[in-house]
Amino acid sequence: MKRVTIKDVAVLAGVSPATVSRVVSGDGQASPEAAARVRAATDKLGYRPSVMARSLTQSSTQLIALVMGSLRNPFDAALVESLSAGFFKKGKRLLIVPADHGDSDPGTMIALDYQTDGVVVAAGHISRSDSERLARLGIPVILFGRMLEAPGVDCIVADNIEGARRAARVFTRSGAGRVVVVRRERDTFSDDERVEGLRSALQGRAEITTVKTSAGDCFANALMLLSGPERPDAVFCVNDVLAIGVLEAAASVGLRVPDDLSVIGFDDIPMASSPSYNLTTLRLPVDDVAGWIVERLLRRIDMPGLPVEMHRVPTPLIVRGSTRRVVPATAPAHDDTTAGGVPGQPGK
Amino acid sequence: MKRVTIKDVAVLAGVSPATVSRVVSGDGQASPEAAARVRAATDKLGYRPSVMARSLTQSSTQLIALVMGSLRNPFDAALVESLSAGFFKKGKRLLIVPADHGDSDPGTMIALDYQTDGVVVAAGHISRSDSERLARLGIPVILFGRMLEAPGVDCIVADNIEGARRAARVFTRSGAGRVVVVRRERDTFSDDERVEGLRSALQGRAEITTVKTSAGDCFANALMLLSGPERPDAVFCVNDVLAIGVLEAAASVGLRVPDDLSVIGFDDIPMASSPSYNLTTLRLPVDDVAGWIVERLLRRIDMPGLPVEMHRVPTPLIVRGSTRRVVPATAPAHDDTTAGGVPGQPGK
DNA sequence: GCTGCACGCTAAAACGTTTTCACGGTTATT
DNA sequence: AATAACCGTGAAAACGTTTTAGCGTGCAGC
Repeated sequence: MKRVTIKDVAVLAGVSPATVSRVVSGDGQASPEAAARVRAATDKLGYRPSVMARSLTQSSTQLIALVMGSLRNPFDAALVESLSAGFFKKGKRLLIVPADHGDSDPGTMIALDYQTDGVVVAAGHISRSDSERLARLGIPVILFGRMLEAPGVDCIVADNIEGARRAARVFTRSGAGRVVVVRRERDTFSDDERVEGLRSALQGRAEITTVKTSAGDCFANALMLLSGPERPDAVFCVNDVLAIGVLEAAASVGLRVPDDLSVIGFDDIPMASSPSYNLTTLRLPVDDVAGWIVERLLRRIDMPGLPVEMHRVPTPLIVRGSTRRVVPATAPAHDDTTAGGVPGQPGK
Repeated sequence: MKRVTIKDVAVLAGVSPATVSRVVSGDGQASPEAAARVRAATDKLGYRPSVMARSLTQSSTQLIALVMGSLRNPFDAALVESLSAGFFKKGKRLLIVPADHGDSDPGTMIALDYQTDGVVVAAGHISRSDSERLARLGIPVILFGRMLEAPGVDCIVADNIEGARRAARVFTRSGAGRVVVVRRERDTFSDDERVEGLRSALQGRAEITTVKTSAGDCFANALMLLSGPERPDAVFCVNDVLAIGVLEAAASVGLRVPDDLSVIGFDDIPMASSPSYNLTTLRLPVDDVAGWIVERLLRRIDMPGLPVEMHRVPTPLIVRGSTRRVVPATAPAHDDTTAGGVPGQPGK
């Protein structure tokens, strides 16, 4: 199947390739009758301009590289879906680049190879040097989940500190004395903030220990922790997936939640609101995040000189059944908790 | 930031662009000393060939278009991750194309615009006409979840019929008389096969009714169903996400699973094996699927003339706690059930 | 009745590669 | 010793676009 080129269209329409180009791109001027002939020809031949060829003379490829880690966490999957839809609507296509792949700095490589219009890094654990190399490329970059001061690099990060503080407040109100923090094995900027936020807010009010675990081992580790001698009365997890592992373990050893144990997660994935988990959590609104990224990256592609922006997205507390409902002695003038949470179902 | 081109490398190395090209691509012959000078120059300048320019003269862009629907179902997310990793390892990059986007047939459009080396369609609900248009493009295509006879199009589909039969056997053994089939609102090839497979295997042995629901409404619909007068004693769901909604509803109305109600899902997503669901299901091994797709598409790209292949991937029954364990009267010589199932944890 | 100008269009250059062709210089074959 | 094969290299063409420069034509302004 031979590719139909602009020349084929030109001869069929009886004009020069230049005219076809102008009609197709819509920019230049062309006489109505010529335009009509060209349009008829393109339709008849099913002509579509080659982005590859176009990108030689123009700068833009309409391609955005998305550097991402695993999609096993539903939050990440939802983010990719939302980003893909958002960019597609704006005529940009997503080129996906697995972050962990032996190759050092695949993001920069792909961005160079394909002359991407921009790069979105959604892998929280990307190294500092890789981020900086990416920044030096002179291509617009958005970093999600990590702050980095570099020209041309905008950052968007959850308000981890404030979120963790809200969690801490729930714990202290319900009188938790022994708090365990569950975090992932790999340290990330966001996890560090969440843990540090909780620690500083709980300073002196509770005994805090930290556990690192993979999602797969979370259940087993929580089992040990909860059946051991120094059982915690509250657990803060850096994401909902880990929190669900803890809830499973609690149920498995017969602990009552929230009476014997309070659990708080992070992200508010759909599963968190399912009746069997009913997890209190800090919501990271995925569509807001994706929307900001799309909007911001497109703006920066348009105007590369824009001053960098560091965006913090609010993380409201969603109170559900995994924490004790505390009736305040006095009606609070300012309460940062959102009662209830959404009704909902996991998945699909 | 000016792009560093092959010419820059050429002048620095003191050779012609042609020689640089030959050295970089590794194919052509070049004297050791010239090669050394060129390599030094590329390293110094950080030269990377432009795929865009290269693809003008060569056919290959190293790009694969992946047409996909939503990622809210963990199975789909896992498939995308596995495909992305698999293709990346082979030097191919994934261009993701949202299937449902107003645009008619985005897959064909993108494949044309970017001269994709191939297309993978992982959206089960893609229309027949779109598939055929894609096939006529003369680009290698893999269809997942749908059979279609067309030159250059390989198909991979779960063994839905056999899987559904296995489910039916579990139901009849445990004496189910009233079976409900829960399927998605949108009909797909695979869902049709699953439902039809169950129906035919249950023919005359049980009363079957079908319910269509979105994942979001599954809980509510199941609630109605299970608290109504004609309560089923077995439910077959076309995927695990729906099955989990049913399990939630069952728990919510106080039904004991599997004593009062048997539930079987499809896919075996990680969540299915979590203690609180413990769902009996038919496993669709995602890495096998992704592996076959990658391997097959690459082969077809290499040799376009290959006869088409229709691959059925086996769907073993994973027996867990949502179905009654039936002790057979006589030791069965041939049992197609896999006892136990994997220990595991949901998510990440 | 010229000059100047806007318009519609074409020819040609440019983008960054790969590949074909041709050309000298070695080395192997008669 | 003459010829053939081969090797390394460079010039140039080719890929499919966009864009710049330029060329007629018709029209208004003087």
